[in-house]
Amino acid sequence: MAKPNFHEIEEKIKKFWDENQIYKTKDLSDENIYSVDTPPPTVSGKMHIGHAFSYSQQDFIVRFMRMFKGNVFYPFGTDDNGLPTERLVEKTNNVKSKNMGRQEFVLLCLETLKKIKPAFIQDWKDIGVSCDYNVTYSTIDPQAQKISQKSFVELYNKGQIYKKSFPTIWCPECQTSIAQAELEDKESSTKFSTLKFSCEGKDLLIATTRPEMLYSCVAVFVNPKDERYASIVGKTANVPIFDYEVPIIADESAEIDKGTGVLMICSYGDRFDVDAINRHGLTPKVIMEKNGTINAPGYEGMYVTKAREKILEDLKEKNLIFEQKDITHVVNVHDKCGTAIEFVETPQWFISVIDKKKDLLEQGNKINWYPEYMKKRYDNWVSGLEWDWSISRNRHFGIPIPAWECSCGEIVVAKENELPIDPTTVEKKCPKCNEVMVPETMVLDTWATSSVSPQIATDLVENKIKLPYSLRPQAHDIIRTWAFYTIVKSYLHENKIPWKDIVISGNVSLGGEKMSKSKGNVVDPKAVLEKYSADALRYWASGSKLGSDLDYQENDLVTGMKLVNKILNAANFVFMNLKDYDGKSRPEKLEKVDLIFLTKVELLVKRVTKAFKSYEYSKAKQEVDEFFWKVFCDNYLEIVKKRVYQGEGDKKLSAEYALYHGLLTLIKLFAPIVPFVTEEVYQEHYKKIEGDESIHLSRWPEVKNIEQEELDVVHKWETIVNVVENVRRWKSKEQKAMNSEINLTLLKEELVSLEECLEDLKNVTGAVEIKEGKQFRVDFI
RNA sequence: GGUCUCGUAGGCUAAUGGUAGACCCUCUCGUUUACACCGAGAUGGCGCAGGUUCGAUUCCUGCCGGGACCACCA
Repeated sequence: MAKPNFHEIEEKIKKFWDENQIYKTKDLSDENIYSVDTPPPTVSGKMHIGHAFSYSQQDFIVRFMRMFKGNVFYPFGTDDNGLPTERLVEKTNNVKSKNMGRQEFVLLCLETLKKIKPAFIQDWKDIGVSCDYNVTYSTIDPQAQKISQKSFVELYNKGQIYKKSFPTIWCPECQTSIAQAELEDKESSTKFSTLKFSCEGKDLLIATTRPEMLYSCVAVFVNPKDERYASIVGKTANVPIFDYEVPIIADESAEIDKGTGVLMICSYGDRFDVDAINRHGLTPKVIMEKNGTINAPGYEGMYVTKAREKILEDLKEKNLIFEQKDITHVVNVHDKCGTAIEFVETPQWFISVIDKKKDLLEQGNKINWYPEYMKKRYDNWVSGLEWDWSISRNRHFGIPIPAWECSCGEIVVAKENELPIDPTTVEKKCPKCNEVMVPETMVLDTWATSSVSPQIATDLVENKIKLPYSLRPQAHDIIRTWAFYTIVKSYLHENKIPWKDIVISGNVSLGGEKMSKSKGNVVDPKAVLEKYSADALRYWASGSKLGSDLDYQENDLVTGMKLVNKILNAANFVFMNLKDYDGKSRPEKLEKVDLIFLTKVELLVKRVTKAFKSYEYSKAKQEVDEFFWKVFCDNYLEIVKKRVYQGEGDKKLSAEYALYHGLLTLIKLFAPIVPFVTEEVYQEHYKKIEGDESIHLSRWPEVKNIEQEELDVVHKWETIVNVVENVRRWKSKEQKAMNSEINLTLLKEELVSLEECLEDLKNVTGAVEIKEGKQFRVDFI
C-alpha cells in the first residue's frame, strides 16, 4: 500500500462535512440537547497554537456528546469588538482611529473584518472543530449589538447600571477607561527619591517614585503607632517647590517600615490614593489630564514621564532631594498597549457587582467546574473585587451605549424596539425640560458584549435554546473576565446560571513556559498542520487533562501521525479479508478468542464512555489508544491472521464477525479525537452497510452489562498474551525471526486454560506442536 | 506577599495507600500475504525532610524548586 496522503484525505473529508452539513444542529426543540457556549475567538489575523489546543479539547467533548446524545447545539462566533480589533485595523490599514471620524473608522473596521474573517474561520474548520457554522455570530454585528444593548437597557431600567464621575483606571495611550481585569504587571526601573517636605521649619522626609504628582498632594499620612512622628500629627506639612500646606494625618494604612514611614496622598497616584481621599473626605486636587499630561504650575502640558524628569531636576537644583536610588518595581499597565495606567476622574458607566459578591459566589457554587479547583480562582476573584464593573470605553469602534443625557442631569436610555441604535444619529428631547439631550459617545466594553454570548447564540435560533447551556469551555486566564461577567449577566437578567458545566483548558507551553508572542516562543499551527495533520494535532491536544498546561513536543505529533497511519493500515488489513462480509452474519458459536476479544471491547466501551462523560477525554484517548495498539493490532490481529487467510467456514466467519464489529467500535471510540481518519475508514468500508451518513452522526457504542461468567473468560486473554510474549522474548533472545517455527512446551494449567484456543495459539506463535511439560520452553525446528 | 497548582525514567506524561504504565530518545535483534510513519526485546524513574499507617510515590506538615492568577507603585 502506498503511503497515505493525509492532506488529501483531510481535504476530502472536510469537503464532505461541509457539503453535507454534517454538523448542522438536528433538532433545536429537543429538551435534552447538549448546548455549548462556544468561545468566540478574537479575529486577530490567524489562529495560534493555544487556540488549536483548547478548541480541539472542547471539540472532543462535543463530538462525543453528538454521538452519545444524538443532538448538540454548537454555534460559532467571533469577537470583533474592542481594542484588539481596533489595533489590528489600525495596523492593517496604517491609520490612527484618533484622527478619523467615528463613522468612517467603524466602516473601515467592518470592511477589514469582512476581508480577513473567512480565512480566519477556515483555520477552525481545518483542525476539525465541528461547530454548526450556519449559526455564526460576530460580537459587532447588528444582531449582537441588539442583544448587548438590550442587556444594557434592561439592567439600567432595573437600577443595576449607573453613571458616575469617578477616578477611573485610565489608559493615557488609548485614552479610555479600562477595567480592573485589563491590568497587567510590568517590571520597570525608576528613581526612588526621598524628598524634603517640611514641618515647622524642620525637614520631613517622604519617599516617592512619582514626584510629578507633588502638586496634587492633599495630605500626608503617618502611622498612629509610629512614635517618630507622633508629635506632628494634626499639624501641616509644606509641599516642596509648590510651597503650600497639607494636613498630616494618622492613618493605619501608612506602614512604619516602608520608605521613611511617611506617605504622601496624591490625587490620584494610585488606587490607594483614591481610597484614602474618599475615606478622609479630602478634596482632591486633580492634575492629571486624560492624555497623560500634567497640569501643575511650571509643568503644564508635559507628559507624566517628562514631567517627572523635569521636576526631579528642579528638586535637585533646590536641594530638596535627600536621597535617591535606582530601583525596579512593578507597575500596572494596560494589557492591550503596555502603557502605565493613571487615575483620572471621568464620567463612566458601571454595573453594580460589589454589593452582590455573596450571590455571585453562590452562583459559582451551582456550576460544575472541571477541574474543580478552578472554582477557587473564581471565588478568589469575586471575594477580592474592589470596584464595580466599569463597562464604558472612550473608543470609536464598538457597540454604542444607547443613552442620552440632558444638561439638567436627566438620563434616557433607548427603548427595546429601537435597538440596535447609535444614539449619535437620533435626537431625543428631555422628558423633564424638553431640551435636546446629548447622545452618549462612549461604547461598551467588549466584555459587556461577550458576557451575553449565550443570549446572542440563543437569539440566532429564535430563542429555542434556553439557559442554562450545558457547557462553557474556556481557558483559565479569563475566568475573572469572561466566566465572571457571563455569570453576572445571567444572574442579573434571569437569576440563572449561564451553564451547568464549565470546563477549563490549560495553556500551551514550550520548555515549561507559557507560549506568548512577547516571549517569542510561539509555534504556528498552520505549519504543524502542513507537516503533520489535523488528526495528529488533535491527538497531541488530547494528551493533557483539563486545566493542565501541555508542553509542545514535536514527538507527540509524530506519534499522532503514526496512529493515523496505523488505523488506516489496520482497516486496510481487515477489509482486505472481508470483501464479501455483510456485517451481520455470525456463526452459531464464536471462537473462544473472538469472544474474549469482543468482550474486552465491551469493557473498553464502558471505561471510555465513563471517561468522556466526565470530560476526561485524555483518559478516554489513552484507553482506546492502548487497546488499539496492544490488544487489537499487536495481539488480536496477529492471532486471527492465519485463521482469516486460511480458515474456512465458521472459524473464518467468527473472525470476520469479530474484526468487523471490533474495528467499528474502535473507530467510533476514536472518532471524537481523530475525526478525519475515522471518517475515512467509515466512509470507505462501513457506510454502505451501517447506513449512517457520517461516523460522527452514528450512535455511540452501547454500554453493556457484562456478566460475571464473561468476565471470568476474559482473564484467559492475559494467559494467551503472556504465552505469546514469552515466546517472543525467547525468540528475541535467540535472535530468531518472529515467524520462525517452533515446538512449544507449556505448563499443565496453561494448557488446560487455553484448551479452546490452541489452534490460534499455534498460529500466532508459529508453533507446530504444543505439548505439556514441567516448564515453559521453546524449541526451534 | 496571598491564593491555586505542579514536581514521577534523558525529554514529555499516566495511574496508584501494597510489585509505577505509555510515548519519544538510546541499545540489541527481526520482518516483507495491514503497516519502516513496522515488529520484538532491553536499559532507565517517584524533589528533600518529618508525620499518620503494618506499609506512603499516593494522605498531612514543613522546606526547596517550577508555573498561573492576584496583591504590591510611600
